[in-house]
Amino acid sequence: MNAQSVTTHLRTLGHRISRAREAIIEIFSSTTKPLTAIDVLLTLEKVGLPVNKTTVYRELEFLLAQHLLQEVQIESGIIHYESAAQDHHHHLICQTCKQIVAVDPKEIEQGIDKLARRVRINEGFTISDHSLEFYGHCAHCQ
Amino acid sequence: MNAQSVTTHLRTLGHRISRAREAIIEIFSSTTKPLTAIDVLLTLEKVGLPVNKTTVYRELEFLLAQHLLQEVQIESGIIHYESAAQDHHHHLICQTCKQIVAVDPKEIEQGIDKLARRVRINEGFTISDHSLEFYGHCAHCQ
DNA sequence: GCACTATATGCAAACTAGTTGCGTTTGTCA
DNA sequence: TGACAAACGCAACTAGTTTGCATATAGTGC
Repeated sequence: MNAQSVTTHLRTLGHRISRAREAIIEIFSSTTKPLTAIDVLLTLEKVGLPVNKTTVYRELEFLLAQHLLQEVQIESGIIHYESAAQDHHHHLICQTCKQIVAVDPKEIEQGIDKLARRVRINEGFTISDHSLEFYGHCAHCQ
Repeated sequence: MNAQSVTTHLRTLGHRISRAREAIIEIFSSTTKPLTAIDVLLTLEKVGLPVNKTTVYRELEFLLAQHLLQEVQIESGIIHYESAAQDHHHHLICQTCKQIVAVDPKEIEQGIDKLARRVRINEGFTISDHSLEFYGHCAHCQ
């Protein structure tokens, strides 16, 4: 997710590029970590661009609708977002410091797809997506 | 999770078996579906044993601490609980009607363990658990 | 069966994440 | 530079969950 190309893309679709929107796009293009609305709010404050929480929630919803962000199902109770431009991947979540790291799942993906096919047959489900998270402790917190 | 043996176990640990506690244990031992606090509250009402929501939340916390229930990471925003006595498994979530079905993952588990080992080496993470959910549409909602 | 006491419960209020309505500001284009 | 719709801020609201405190009750000993 390149901030420059994203803003150009949005502009061609007729959307405005406000300072808040630009900053939020910049935040997500400079990290692969899943962020919450609160994370974004605090980051904007730190950067000297304080914004109302309503604006943050609406902007995340907007970027989601534009398929520039995607929701991540992680820790219960709080919605996390990450750039949608990343390759499909999974997460590694430290149960102590709560840091989240992306994992490239190439080798396992095939196995998941195989299971998904079998499940579809057995249960009558059509599977369109999946999420896989690993919980444990990072090098620091062991 | 056998309701009878659970209550006996709790009694030997010095915990009381109130009617609410007994009913909640009974609910979880008679289903494999992950339930929310609200689900439990409504079920208790239906059964003719209305209980305050605070009690439900405290009871779920208690059973979690006793390792008789476990949290399930599913749809964002609401905590789901299920019996901890079930074999390790994953979930199938219908994006339309929100119903949740358990999936026995035998064949895929090996692949996940393999990935987990590699990840541990690469990132310095120690992995103690994982969650895998499939999203799609059930036979009814297709 | 009765009294005692700590555990479990109910109620009300608070808290957190997220949402909505509405009036105001501002980015973009002519 | 002015017009106007998109984006914004504010305040109030909702849902899920938590907390403090006073009350009820399960389990123990008499």
